[in-house]
Amino acid sequence: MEPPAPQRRVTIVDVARHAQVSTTAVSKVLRNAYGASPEMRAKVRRAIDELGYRPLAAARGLRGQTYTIGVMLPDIRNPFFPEILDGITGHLADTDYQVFLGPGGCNDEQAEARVTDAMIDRGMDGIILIAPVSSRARLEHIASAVPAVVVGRHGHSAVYDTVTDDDMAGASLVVGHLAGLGHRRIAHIEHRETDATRRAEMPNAQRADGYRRAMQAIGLAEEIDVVSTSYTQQGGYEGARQLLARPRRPTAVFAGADIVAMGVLEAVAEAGLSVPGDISVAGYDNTTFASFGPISLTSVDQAGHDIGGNAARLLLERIADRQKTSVQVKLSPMLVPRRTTAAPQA
Amino acid sequence: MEPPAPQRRVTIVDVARHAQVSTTAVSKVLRNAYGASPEMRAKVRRAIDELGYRPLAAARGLRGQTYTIGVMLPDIRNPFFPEILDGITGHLADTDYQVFLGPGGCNDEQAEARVTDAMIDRGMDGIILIAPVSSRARLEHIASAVPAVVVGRHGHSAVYDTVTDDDMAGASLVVGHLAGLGHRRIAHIEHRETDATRRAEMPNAQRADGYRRAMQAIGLAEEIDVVSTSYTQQGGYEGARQLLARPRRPTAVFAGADIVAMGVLEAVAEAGLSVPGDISVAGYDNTTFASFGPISLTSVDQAGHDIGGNAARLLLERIADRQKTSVQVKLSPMLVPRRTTAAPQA
DNA sequence: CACCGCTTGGGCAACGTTACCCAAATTCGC
DNA sequence: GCGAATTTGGGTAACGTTGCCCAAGCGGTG
Repeated sequence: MEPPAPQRRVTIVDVARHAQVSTTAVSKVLRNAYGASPEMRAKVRRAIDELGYRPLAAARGLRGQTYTIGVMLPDIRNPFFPEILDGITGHLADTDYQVFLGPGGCNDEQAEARVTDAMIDRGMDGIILIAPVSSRARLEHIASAVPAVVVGRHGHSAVYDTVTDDDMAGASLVVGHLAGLGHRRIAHIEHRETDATRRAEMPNAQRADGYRRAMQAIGLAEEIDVVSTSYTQQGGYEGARQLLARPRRPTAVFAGADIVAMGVLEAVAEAGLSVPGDISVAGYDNTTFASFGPISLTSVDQAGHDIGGNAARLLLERIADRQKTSVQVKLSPMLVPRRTTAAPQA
Repeated sequence: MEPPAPQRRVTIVDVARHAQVSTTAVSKVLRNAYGASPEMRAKVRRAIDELGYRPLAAARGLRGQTYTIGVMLPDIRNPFFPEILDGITGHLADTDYQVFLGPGGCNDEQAEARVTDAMIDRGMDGIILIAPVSSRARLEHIASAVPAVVVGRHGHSAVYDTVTDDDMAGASLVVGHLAGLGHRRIAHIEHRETDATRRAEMPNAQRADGYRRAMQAIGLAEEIDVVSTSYTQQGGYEGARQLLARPRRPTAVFAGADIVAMGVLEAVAEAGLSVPGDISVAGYDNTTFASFGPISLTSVDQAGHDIGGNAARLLLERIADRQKTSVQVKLSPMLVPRRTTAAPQA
């Protein structure tokens, strides 16, 4: 018993035959290339529709373009990334490009390499790296193989463009907000960073620096108090425990990320203290759950959609001209005050 | 001024020349195919490493395989999907396959079609569709073009495998839990479904059915109370407002999804009622935020990791044998009681 | 009328890989 | 020690698309 005809895919040759033209002509129509009359175009398009033809990306890839753009996400769980992604897909919606996401395995440098290599192997036309943890050299290596845009790294490179949030300014907003409410003992929980280059480029480090500068700027240098853990719920919990054990307890905690703030809230509740009564808490990223009623976390909103849109725009520009000089876009964040911050108790 | 040599990619021919063997031999080594001696393998591998050669997926695709698997996610925001994804990538980690995610644009049938078509055009070796909203016919169409596994649809098809959570049982767990605490007036908020086929296949409908059956089974048929909105925060908020306006207010609300429960909590707080004192609330999916301290939502945990693992396994089996009879896997969910449910007030 | 430039269409050779074949060398069975 | 079977390696023709080139036709110009 035979399988019922393995049904070959319709190719450009079938279309050409059906429309009684050459394959070259069909190819020209597909790519909106020069050298095809309106009548020709119409005829070919009709044949394409009648046969339900779709160009095979692999074959196109062998000749150059795949019409595919890769986006590397280090961690799909981070609720901030979808915003960026929407910005990207929105900008690319009416182009011929299709976006695929590469799951970068939670901040793991090796997993990142695997995914980016896979994207290059698949001949993707360009890639967007979101908050990569890879080394500088590695990023430049990638960018030399394929047009690339890096999101969320402050370093400046000649071969790739960058789009970032102004984390320094964001931290400043938080400190300003808390100080404005009357707080003086404002502590910060940061993500520990050991590597020197990354210290300069990663957003977490910028937030910590921004915190320090802002504290100094408003005359609270004496009160600077930074705990180094990690940007996880656990990290927030541990950081808060340390802060709560201080002889002079801080009256406000600026957590470097919303997820960290979740851990802080837990530790605070466990210590029998109330928020914002006994202690104010602010996060960063304005993730979806920050707005949930029972949480209602004061946070900093990065213009995720704009970040994504700009990244896509720059990538298209770079695909069009690989030699163009690199661009750095820095967008301004916004403070979203909610119910976890209030004036300190008298 | 010349650009500094456009650096051609290393190809299989370069490797063959460098190792002084034929391209066929190199290809055999790459694919672990039959017909290459151990010495040959060693020699070729050395050459590969020395040149840093990586096979071009596009060229492979033209000959059949791309070693790429596509996963369609209808909504990256849904915090339940990462679990599934981990299960998939975990299962595929030590194979040669690479996973790429297609962003399916929030429950939009057309966007889904665009992504799945794109995957087929790119010659992907297999695709996993997570909670697709597309019609039955469309799913079968896809599955006839490429090996496919559908996750989160209860329908049975001959051409694709399915992996689902036993939503009926999950709903039963919630009702049982609440009834066990002493509740009788247990209401449910469901996602409105108009299409008939989907009513039978979609998890949301199964949860609603499971709720009804469970209520009947324990003699609470009289108390069945279902509000139809949507699986969104807004839907939960509106649903809860309706329920709270009832002359006999329910003492417990079973929300069809965690995000719905968030809306419920908000409406309840707004009405000046307390949880679980005045009203108990349960969700479904056990998403990350359900466990956050200030929320602590009773929910149902689907074995996301197992779902993903099974989906990947079935897909590999189907890739190996496209004619094999289809399989349906149904996994059992687990109740996770937290602080939003308690005995009703006397 | 010779010449030029432009438009329209097609022929052909890649692109990098693998499936299918065949040839030579080696081992096995008796 | 001879034919048969098995192992090992290579030659070659696709796979579907596009970039480069060329040819024919056409209108305008000097």
